[in-house]
Amino acid sequence: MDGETRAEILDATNRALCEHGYAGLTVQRIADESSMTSAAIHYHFDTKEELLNAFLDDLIERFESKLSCGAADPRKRLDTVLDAVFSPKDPESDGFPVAIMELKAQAPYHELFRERFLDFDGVMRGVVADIVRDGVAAGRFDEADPEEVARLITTMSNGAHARAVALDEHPAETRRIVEDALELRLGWTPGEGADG
Amino acid sequence: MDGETRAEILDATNRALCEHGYAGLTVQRIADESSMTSAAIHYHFDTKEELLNAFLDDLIERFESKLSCGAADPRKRLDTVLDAVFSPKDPESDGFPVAIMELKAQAPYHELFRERFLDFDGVMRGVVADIVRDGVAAGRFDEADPEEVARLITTMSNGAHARAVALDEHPAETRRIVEDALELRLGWTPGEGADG
DNA sequence: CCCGACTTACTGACTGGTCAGTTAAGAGGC
DNA sequence: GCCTCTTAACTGACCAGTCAGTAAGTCGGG
Repeated sequence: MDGETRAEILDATNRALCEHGYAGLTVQRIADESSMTSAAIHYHFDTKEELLNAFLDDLIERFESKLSCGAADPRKRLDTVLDAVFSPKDPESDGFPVAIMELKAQAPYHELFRERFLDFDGVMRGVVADIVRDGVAAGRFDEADPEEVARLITTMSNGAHARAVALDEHPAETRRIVEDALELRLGWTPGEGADG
Repeated sequence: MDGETRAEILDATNRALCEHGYAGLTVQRIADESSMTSAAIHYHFDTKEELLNAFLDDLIERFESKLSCGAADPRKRLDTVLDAVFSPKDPESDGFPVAIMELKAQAPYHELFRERFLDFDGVMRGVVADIVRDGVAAGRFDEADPEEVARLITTMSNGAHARAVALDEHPAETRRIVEDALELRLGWTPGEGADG
């Protein structure tokens, strides 16, 4: 299959999922969001489930790539993670919290989904814990348990996404609370990483 | 309608929702979990939507009642909230995180659901903020912004439920992190409220 | 004390519509 | 002429909701 065609179907899936939710997601509606018919989509993906697996893979992969930046400074690296997680509604990944929540709610009935979310959670917690460990070792952060800080950030991220979907609340509301908590633990003040 | 019949239908809805998810929830499956036929359920509730609204009302009402205890001690009151939110799998309300997540994921497409979740979030944040305010005023807690503490706890609660569903993680994992954060802010050590 | 009228709670059979997935018949580039 | 891709038309399964009919109970009148 053409990479462009694949991207178009996955993109149409994202729009259809955000607009109608998982329960209202049909192959016809994905087709409506693309330039193809539902039969064309079945030509490229044998089953709806196969398409959804590919979609979740793509979604997580794109998100993981946003967690890292080239910088060495732990504060800048932590800032990059917070940007990715509590990102303002950027035009490229708009609807990300909705799409991911719709799929998360299916995890109990979809072993493959659950595995991917578990894997991704491990990656994200690892990234944060590494940053904290490096920052503490370099004397840039106060002493703190890296695993515990990672768990705080990821759980707050999960909460922010749930709130964005269920309460239509902007994730930045949560970012402020997380930054305050990090300041208490790491002596880290928001924005300081970028300025000096 | 008989209160007992209503309770049976709502209970069957809970089981069917947890077992099949929102997307797989059909009136037939609710009927299968009860002692009635699907036509009998339509006799009591005109539409599936009406039944789901009643179910969510009941779910939230039962949860709100668990947030308060008779005690006056702020530490005991905060402990009660944490018990309700990060409750171990008790036989009575088992599947609560799953049921509530399935419905939360529908909030963007269901204005009535969204309104109820917003209302409930306000109640919960109010309960926590009141406890913190009282505790600070009584000198039992260190100085802290009640609204910010309330937002931390509710967002961590949202995150814990999302993780329980998507990662099959026990909410108690999150409780530990929340208690550590509260200790930092309020000088509150877990269990101290119960002992003296 | 019993009878007919009415109500409540329910059933099994059904309907119109929608779903995922299939199939056969091409269109258009190489 | 073949291969990739797309289409319209279709199938069988399943959905929410309807409907006619039934069984059990309530209640006022004689």
